[in-house]
Amino acid sequence: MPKQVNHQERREEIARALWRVVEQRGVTRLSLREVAQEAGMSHGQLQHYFASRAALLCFAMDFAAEQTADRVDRGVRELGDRPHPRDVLRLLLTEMLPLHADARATSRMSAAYVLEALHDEGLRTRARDGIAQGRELVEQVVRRAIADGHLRPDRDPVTETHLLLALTGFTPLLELGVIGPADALTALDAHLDRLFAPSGQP
Amino acid sequence: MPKQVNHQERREEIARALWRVVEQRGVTRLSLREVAQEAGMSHGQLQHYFASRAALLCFAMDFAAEQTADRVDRGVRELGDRPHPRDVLRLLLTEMLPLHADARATSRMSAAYVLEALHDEGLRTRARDGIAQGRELVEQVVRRAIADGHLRPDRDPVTETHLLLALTGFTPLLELGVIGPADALTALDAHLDRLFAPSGQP
DNA sequence: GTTGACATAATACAGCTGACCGATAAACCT
DNA sequence: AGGTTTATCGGTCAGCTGTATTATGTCAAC
Repeated sequence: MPKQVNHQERREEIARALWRVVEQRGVTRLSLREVAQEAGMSHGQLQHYFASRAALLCFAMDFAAEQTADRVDRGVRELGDRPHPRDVLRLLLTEMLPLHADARATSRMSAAYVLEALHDEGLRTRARDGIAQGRELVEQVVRRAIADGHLRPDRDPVTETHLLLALTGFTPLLELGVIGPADALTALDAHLDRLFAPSGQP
Repeated sequence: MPKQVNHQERREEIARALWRVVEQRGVTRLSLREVAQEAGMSHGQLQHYFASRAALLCFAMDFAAEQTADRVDRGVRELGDRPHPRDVLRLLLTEMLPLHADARATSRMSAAYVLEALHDEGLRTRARDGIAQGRELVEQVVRRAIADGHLRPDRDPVTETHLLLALTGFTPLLELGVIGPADALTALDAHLDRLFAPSGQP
């Protein structure tokens, strides 16, 4: 064969090409041939690395989630040893919203994936488990914040977690330009301010 | 000619069939032939009422927005003469979230539409204008609530409007079953409680 | 009863889709 | 050296897509 190639690397390269197709040309244009062209390889070569379209989609989605988690981890590390939970939550949400190129790519990918997952049992459980895991992580941060006295103890950690996750609802507003990034950040900060406000002063 | 047929009615019937396809079979299955089959008519007949796929999509989306607005109007009327703004906002959001069959159909339709609109200039401005109009309506309710003393005057109406709209972010969580309808309503009420809380008691 | 607008149907068409196959060549392992 | 594995490519296939065209049916008005 030609040079022994790193399969994982090649697959990630293809996944990135897929993201680019989804971001720049749209979900409707997502086909093996388009992805292959974007990745600069032949249709047949792509099929050598992914047996089916579904397999490619799954990998691209898992990779997107992984990359997002990495971005968050990197950001958290920059926050120092004992980061304030407010900063952690803010980071989590800003990395999930389409506020910069990387986040936008993975965000659109996720949206397309969810829409497909609604009618595919396999994708559905996969997507649900992934999001549920993220939900759990946020709830853990919230509970910890309560335990550490950063949040009023009468806050329900589950409800607060859900409200935080709901803020990803800015996504379509941002994508369509109904609101700008500054608006989203202002609103996000307002919510966090209120969440972390000491009792007696809303 | 044969029986004079009501064009508008027929088109709405087709649009409903399209919703059903999107809801039950998924966006990827959305084709003229599938819609025609779902509507119980021939492929050619459907083309008699919609010159192109794009025209059908636009109509189905406009009709969905219109139906949602109608549901909200009907609900507001049930709230009596001078409804509390909290109830109005709650109604608005519960009708936008996929909490019952009608809302779920239009919700999925909207999601698919937004995803397509990102890469089609025509659809894009159409979608943005529609959402911006809804945003304006919510802001008006918020401003009115402040003027009437239901909301603390130091609330920024724009930020509060954005935070309310962001609550549509529950949609994917509900659709995938990560959270249940009760969770969404609990969180929604918690947010409204906090929004309408008098100053000095968060 | 002929005309003509409208409703419905059937089919053709060019394009793209994903899955699949075979050929070729390069690199590895005995 | 010879056999095996891996990589890449090109092409075929049936199926579906949106669009376009044509044919047939239907009924009101003249």
